[in-house]
Amino acid sequence: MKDIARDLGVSLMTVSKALRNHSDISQQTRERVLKRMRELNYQPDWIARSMVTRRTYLVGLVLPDLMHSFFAEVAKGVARKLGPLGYQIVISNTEEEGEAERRHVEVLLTRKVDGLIIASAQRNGQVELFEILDRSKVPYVLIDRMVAGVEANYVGVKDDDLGALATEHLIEQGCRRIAHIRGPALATGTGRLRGYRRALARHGMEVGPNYIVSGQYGDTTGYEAMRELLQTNPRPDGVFCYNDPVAAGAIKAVLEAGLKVPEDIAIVGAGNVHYSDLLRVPLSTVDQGSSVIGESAADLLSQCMEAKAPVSPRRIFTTPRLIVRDSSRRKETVV
Amino acid sequence: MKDIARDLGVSLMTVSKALRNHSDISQQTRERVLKRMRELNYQPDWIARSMVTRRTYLVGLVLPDLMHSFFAEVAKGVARKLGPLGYQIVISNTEEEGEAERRHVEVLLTRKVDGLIIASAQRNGQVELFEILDRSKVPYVLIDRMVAGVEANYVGVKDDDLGALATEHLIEQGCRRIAHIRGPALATGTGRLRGYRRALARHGMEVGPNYIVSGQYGDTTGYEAMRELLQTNPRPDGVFCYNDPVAAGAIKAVLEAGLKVPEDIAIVGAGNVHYSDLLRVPLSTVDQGSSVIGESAADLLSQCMEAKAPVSPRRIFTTPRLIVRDSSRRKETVV
DNA sequence: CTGAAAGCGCTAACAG
DNA sequence: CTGTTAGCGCTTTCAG
Repeated sequence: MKDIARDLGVSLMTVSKALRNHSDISQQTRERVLKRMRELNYQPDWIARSMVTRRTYLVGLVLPDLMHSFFAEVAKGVARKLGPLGYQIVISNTEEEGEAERRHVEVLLTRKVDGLIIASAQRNGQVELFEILDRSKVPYVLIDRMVAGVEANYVGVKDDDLGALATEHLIEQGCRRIAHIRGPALATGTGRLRGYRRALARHGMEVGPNYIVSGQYGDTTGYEAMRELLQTNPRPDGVFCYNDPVAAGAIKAVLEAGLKVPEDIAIVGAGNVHYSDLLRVPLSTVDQGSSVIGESAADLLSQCMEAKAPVSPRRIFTTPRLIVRDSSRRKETVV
Repeated sequence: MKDIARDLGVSLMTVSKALRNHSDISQQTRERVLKRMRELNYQPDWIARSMVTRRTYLVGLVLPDLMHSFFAEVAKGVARKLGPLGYQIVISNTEEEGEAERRHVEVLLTRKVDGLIIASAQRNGQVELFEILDRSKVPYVLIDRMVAGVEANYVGVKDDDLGALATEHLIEQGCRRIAHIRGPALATGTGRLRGYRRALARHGMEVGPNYIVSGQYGDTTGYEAMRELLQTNPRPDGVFCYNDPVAAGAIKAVLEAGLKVPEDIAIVGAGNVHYSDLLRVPLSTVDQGSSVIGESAADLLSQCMEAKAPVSPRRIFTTPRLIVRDSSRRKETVV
């Protein structure tokens, strides 16, 4: 930059302004500066700039599990929106551990990210992290998982509705003994469970004994949980699973037991991960609009980051959409 | 920092040194500084520090596709190693486009990352990007995909061996007409193809007419490619697929055609993505050690970044490991 | 429209 | 062991 100024016989300031096409600079000078800058292949030093502007154009994306393609898709959505605006995305993988999540967020704050998008693994009521966040004044958006007791921007599905939708579908397919492999004690897990209960109640159906078992996030836990369910008597004829990986594990267990999906047991997952279609039995699922979630979260966040005054939190809900594949299709559905 | 110094009646420098536990500072002073720093909840300003040290502790990870769980796993491996060393990881998703990759890398260079790990989508012989990289003096490690004509650090499998291993296995299982759904014109694609040819040659077998069809990266292309293969006459009885997603798509096509896997057509993929086990037919595959690749790359890179003088490029090869599941098991294998 | 002065928060180099 | 001086590359403020 100094070089450009010297070469052109103008001051540093002129160059600085020209580069950021600041208003008060003559068209002609600007051109000359830009030309010389290209010749020298000059790149503004982003760090020096940050130092004085207090903006890093870094955004933290905190996810519990990159391997779960739902989150990978969210990440893509976020990048698609934020990239063009000049932001870089720093991804942190918390492995579903609230403690690790806190550390990661703190590091990102030290790094002075301009904003954060978080799919939190904090248990309901664990609000400490968010107090830190609020104090820091760095804008953030929660995705996929609301956290009870936290007033914050949120983008995601209404989990109750998702659970109800999946369960209603099983009822419609003629299932009479519907079980649920529930997720962790987060908003997603409890919400989906609530939806499951709501749907059954509405149809005057009861939750069978031991019909709610606890899976966690992955296929192995789904497998284990299903094996438990297979022990119950009477055996369920339909299972709504917390998410697709869990459902995939569950299918494996059912088939191994020599039973058929969906004839003996119909199964529905959630998340519509991109390989749902390729599983042993193509998996019925509820789509949450993963990339839309990423994009909306990015939009919302960029508004907050751009705003000079803090904006009051908003909540954006995506609509869960049922996708019926073989794992739950027991009746010829008329389209 | 100024505050700490003032409160303690020492100079800025003393504080600065104490915080970085620089050698020449008295134990006592250091304690006092650290104590006060905790009281004030002081966080060193990382940007200001970068400005003078010329180190950002940022590492760019450039991947062609986050949705492919192979890369997600690599990312996790990288994070596991680099996180504890104080590096943050900036992930870029290039969508398999060389052009986008170049732009992303350039942005990362402007951002002054300390190093890069790249699974490149540059075609063989497309070396421009790497010339830029070399000129920038920023150390980088190529993973998974070597690029012909580029002397650089590399961590990954020998693709020839991988291809040969998979093909030999099909031969061993009694397949006599083995086809290949090949990948893109990158080192991985051409290497695996070469291995496939080598294995056939070694057994005096010929490549059937139109037995090499071009898939790309994903399941849809695998599906299409397989449908093409099904038209050939005689039909192949074994197919080695570029990677697991392609193989998953291929299986779908075979089953849809009313044929059986592996009885009619045996299938082997590559990559051992974590859901390989849950597919319509559990998929035989070749494991490349995804997380080991990530970890080794991280180790190698951190050595380069730590080193004061540029280190000469090294290549680290992981051993491909065959994993036999149902999609290719035609004989009772004696273990 | 252009420029001079001041400083962002920190550290390297050297002197005491 | 501690402190002084200088400066990283840029922008903000305000005066020409």
